[in-house]
Amino acid sequence: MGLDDRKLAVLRAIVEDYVATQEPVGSKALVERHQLGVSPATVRNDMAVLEEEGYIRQPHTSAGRVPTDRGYRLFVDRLSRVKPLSPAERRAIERFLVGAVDLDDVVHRTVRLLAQLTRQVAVVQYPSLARSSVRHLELVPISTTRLMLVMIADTGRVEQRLVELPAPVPADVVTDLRRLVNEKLVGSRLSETPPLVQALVEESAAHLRPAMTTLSTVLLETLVERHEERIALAGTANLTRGGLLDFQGSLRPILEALEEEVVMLKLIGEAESTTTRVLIGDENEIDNLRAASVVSTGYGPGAAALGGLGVLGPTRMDYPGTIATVRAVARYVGELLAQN
Amino acid sequence: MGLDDRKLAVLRAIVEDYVATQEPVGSKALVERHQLGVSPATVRNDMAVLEEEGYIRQPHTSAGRVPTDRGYRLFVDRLSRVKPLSPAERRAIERFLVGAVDLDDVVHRTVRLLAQLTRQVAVVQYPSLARSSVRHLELVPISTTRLMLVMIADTGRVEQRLVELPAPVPADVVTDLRRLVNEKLVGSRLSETPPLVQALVEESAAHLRPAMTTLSTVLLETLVERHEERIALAGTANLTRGGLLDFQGSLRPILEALEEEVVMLKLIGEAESTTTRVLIGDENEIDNLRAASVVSTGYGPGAAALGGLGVLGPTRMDYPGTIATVRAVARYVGELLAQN
DNA sequence: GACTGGCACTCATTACAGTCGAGTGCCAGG
DNA sequence: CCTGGCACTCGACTGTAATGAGTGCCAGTC
Repeated sequence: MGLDDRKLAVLRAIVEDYVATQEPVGSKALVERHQLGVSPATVRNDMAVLEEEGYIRQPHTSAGRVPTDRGYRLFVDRLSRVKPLSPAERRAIERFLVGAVDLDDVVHRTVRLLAQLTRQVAVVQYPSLARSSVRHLELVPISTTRLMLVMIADTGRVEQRLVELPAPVPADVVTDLRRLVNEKLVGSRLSETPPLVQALVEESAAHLRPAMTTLSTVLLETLVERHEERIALAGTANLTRGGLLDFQGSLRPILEALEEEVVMLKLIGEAESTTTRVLIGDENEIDNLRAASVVSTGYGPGAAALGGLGVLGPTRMDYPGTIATVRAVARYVGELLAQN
Repeated sequence: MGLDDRKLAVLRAIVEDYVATQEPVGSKALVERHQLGVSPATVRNDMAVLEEEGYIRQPHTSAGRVPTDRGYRLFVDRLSRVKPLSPAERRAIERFLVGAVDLDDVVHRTVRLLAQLTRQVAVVQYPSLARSSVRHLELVPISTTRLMLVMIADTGRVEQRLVELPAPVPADVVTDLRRLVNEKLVGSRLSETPPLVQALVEESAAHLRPAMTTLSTVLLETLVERHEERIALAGTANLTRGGLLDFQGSLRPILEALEEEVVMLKLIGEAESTTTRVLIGDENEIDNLRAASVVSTGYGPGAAALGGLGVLGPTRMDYPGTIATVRAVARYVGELLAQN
């Protein structure tokens, strides 16, 4: 049960070496590359214990040891210090993100930056609509029975949606509708709008009623239901690094999962605060991702998260480095968004 | 030189069998599976000629033959009839596309549909801005020195961009700006706007001048420069079908190319009309895609293309089927957009 | 009691030889 | 011009042996 300090040191060394070389690590190589101060034989005994406890395993007899998911877990929880970023990395982050002109721009730059720095697949969620407030609503007539509804959120997100009206509507009615929805909704959090929208319909004058009813449906559908959460993706090519060893030979399940926005949102979008989460292999609830690890965090101005971001890679990843990078990027993005 | 009819039939049979089985096809198997009416020996002679002419090759002595890129080219140009879609496929297309509520929605549904039907990677370009006209421009004040510029095109595309003004601007100036840009620009094709924007600056009253200058810069940047072309992608997981045989073992270059919007636009976005283009392996100008084939076409109401769409897969693909599907989907999308 | 050196053992990997068979090229004959 | 026949090629597969990295265990040492 109790693992003494040396056994933990051995585990740490195994993880580090395996991550670096991608090859099972043996007792001899271990004592050579790390200053453990004991002989290979002793290390072997420690390894036997670690294996019994389920932290490492042998791919086959007469091969070195490889960390298990459980071993990685212990490693991240107790054995690794977060690596400070190199000045070069800091500079890269700043250089990459200044000059972003737009929320879209920020998100795209961020996701590419993250993929590049971690050399893994990066995922960035747009600031969640549910946690944004309405800054402005615009109604643009497309034809007499069609409006384009454009919502601008305080986070810079802009969502649009076509509204098919039940009957033709003259221009001055559109003006009235526009004024009304803005009066009632601007400034409120999107998660709190449903009752307001309801009230809007009930209080509106008779001649506005039908149009307002349709409009309210679209409003609720588009803005409140989680449906319109968005994500950006980059770095899928990084999945092919490390030959076909990672992901047990097939990228298929990973690629499938990455394409499902819903899945990805569940994975990185549930962060309520800016704490970092690490999911290792098996711990992942999504079957397709059982061979992968995910490092994610929330980002936002202050401690409350506007959205999530993270990276996905093989369980054999540089956790300290990745965690540090993900955190740093999230912090920068948070600051950037706070300026708006 | 001259390939007689039977030699062409042999080539066709080789392509069909190889596409179906993914294995080099020999003379004996060929005569068994196709009614060629001659003996294997004769087929072998024909094969020798076809090989000499560069249409097929042997992976190694004592293996069957495999089509070359040149062989596929001949096949698509002269040997294949476009397969009519099955009723099931037609139904799938309709079912998939009705109920689309929005341009975004149409594009996303289309790209997924295309990936699913062809079982390959699908790419859909949003209707090109350059070929759209301005339907409406909206200016929303974010702060005294910041405006959100929202442009709605007649194709349903909505683009937004933040404008940082050089100095604070009162609300009535914003109203004036809004009226002016709409008066001058609504209805004109985006590719023709540059001189109009220029005129806008020159003709505007002194108190509007500085704001209008900045605004015009953003307008030109966002709307006219090709930069804001967009694409949607789906079906990357299909790249992993056919083991690692296709794409000579590494998906990396393909995935890299797929992530570069610029590259993809060049590939499928150059269609000026709704004719179908087929690029086979080598013919591709993008080095990363030398191992892949691309079937693309323009879509739009009528013969002029609003944008391009297509699929990417291994050179060993079912060309007749893929071509038919791509065309059919493009036609449906064109009709759908014409309704708006 | 903890560590170490030594040793026998396991087993993936590599190399090599041999067999098998699909598929070819060529040729003589119809 | 087509066909059947035949020798040939060469990859795929099988079996055997040698190699060596790495282990587990044990007896001895501090």
